[in-house]
Amino acid sequence: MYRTHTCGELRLKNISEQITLAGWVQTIRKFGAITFVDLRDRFGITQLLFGEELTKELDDNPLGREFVIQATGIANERSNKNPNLPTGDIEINISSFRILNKSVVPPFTIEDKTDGGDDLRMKYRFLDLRRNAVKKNLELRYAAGRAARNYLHSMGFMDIETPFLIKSTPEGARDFVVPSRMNPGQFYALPQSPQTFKQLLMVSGYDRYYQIVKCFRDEDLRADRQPEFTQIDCEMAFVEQEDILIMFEGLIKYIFKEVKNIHYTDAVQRMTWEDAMWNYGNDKPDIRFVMQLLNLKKPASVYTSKNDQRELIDSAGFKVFDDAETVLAIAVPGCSEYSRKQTDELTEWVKRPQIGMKGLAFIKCNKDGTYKSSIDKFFSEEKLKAIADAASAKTGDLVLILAGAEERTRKAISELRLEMGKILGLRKDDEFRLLWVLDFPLFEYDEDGNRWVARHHPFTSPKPEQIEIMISNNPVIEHADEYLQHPYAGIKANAYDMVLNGNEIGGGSIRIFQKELQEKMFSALGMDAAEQQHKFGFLLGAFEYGAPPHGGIAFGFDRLCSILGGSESIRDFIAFPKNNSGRDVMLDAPAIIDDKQFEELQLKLDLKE
RNA sequence: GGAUCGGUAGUUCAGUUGGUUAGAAUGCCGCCCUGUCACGGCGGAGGUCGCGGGUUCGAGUCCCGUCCGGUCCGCCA
Repeated sequence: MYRTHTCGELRLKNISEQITLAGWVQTIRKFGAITFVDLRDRFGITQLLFGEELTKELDDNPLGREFVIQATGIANERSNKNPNLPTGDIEINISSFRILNKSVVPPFTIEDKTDGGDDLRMKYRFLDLRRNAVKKNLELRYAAGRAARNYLHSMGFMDIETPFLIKSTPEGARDFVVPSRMNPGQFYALPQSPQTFKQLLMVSGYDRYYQIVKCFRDEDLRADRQPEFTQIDCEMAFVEQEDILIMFEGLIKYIFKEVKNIHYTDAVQRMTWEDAMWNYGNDKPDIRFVMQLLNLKKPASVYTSKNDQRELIDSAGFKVFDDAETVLAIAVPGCSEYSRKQTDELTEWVKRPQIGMKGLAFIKCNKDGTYKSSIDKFFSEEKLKAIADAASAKTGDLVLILAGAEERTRKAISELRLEMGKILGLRKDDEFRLLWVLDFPLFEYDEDGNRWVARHHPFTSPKPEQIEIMISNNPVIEHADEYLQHPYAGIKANAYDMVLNGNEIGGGSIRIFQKELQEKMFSALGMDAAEQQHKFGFLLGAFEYGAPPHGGIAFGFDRLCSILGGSESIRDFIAFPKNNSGRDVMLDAPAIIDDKQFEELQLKLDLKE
């Protein structure tokens, strides 16, 4: 028997018991005749006391950091207790010990605040995982996964595995491909999501399916994006959008409760995509703070129902605003006393290539009731006041204004809003605000191909009342510059995203379940009948055999965990993550394969330039 | 595909206008220490300044290229 207890469980009640522990040497503190060793395992740290004789024995048998040892002795109450340690009231007075395995000196310290950099930590991930900070993240992930399973099980969902070796259907993201030895020259693809399988399961009658499942996308990475990632993937039959929203805000609330002990009792706020874009410049607004956008010019796009404030800036003779497609403002609370240096810094910030604006205009709503701005030359104080009022600015606020091409400006002001929220401390890690974004456009215009692409995916159904628009209109775009006038541009999807603190954590839709509508959708995306049959014949075929109405959702599990853990990066919530070039630096993967493997696959490597 | 920041001791970093022997902290090694838990004290070892080329009397420092890593844009149905 290697141990009687773990290193995390001993308390005062265990005093005088004979104990055997096994674990890793965290630290060694020698005091001449006695030695303290902190012994660590997954469950905690327990202090071992080596008396005079055993300390002498250490001279012949020295211990080092990360040695694996086994030690036996009596649990004693400490004379000096350590209140920072759950086991801090006791120590084990060792009578014997055994080195089970030595360790070379680790390249970084195995402590909460390690001295190791990210690169090194990833290379020695097996050591990094010993650190409490990383362990806590994985424990959070396990708790979240467990909560998801418990909730979904209690709601009658069934976990069904779907295959990883499937067929490539290059719609949307790039597929990872796997050569087939038994079918030379042919390739499997790894699933970007189990989308079609879960729909087929609905056709098969396995109503209420879920899976916590790996998905694979061969696209460029970010701090919050990995080539293989995990989804909580769900699908239900005989549901409308409302059923899904209720079911899955329940899931997230349950995870909050189980993982963070947060009782999210408020109803989850809902917002149309158009309102999100109009008021926040973004389809995943962070609603922990307001700071909504003021549109000073009516944009030439899809926000058809919206009014603008053009009269406020028209005929001022300010060329920058006059020439701009879009002029957008936000009122930043309490910043009217920003210095020249501070406004200059903000200007530099919006000029960075990632933001890409040419400049930044501002209006200071001074505490004495006056208005001072960077565009005084063109605007009277009354005009400035009118703009500030329209932006809901109060005395003491700072109005920031960006002007330029619509998409870029909208994106820039949205980023600026988030940045100001961060600077003002309005984006607190421990505050969680959920939001449903609804009524996305069904189609997006693809400039390169002059065609429609599915904004969500091609299995998403249009709003029922708009199906007719889709059926009765030709998808062909005659005039590229007038695509917004095409009937398809106005079709809304039966789709929904769940947003948490400005992050998309999940998205889904009510699916198409009629063969004819699905075919119409495929052809709207530019697939002819033969291509439809080749790529999705199995699905169209299945729809002929009694497909029920159905819909579902998928949550990005890694990202959800990182937000719950208050981290920007998902890598520390994945046991063995890849770097932003898609490499596993520990394995040094991907790598070239043997000649023998090429031979078996009947493939020859011939890299292009 | 593009932009940008970084690479100096085992590790995290500093290194002035280009100028003598490249520093600190931590880790490591040795000695001392019976109540520490970020133990303490004394001493010591430890460097191809990512790699290649160039400018210069002289390069960690300037220039070009390249590799590696971080962040972002494009991309991510």
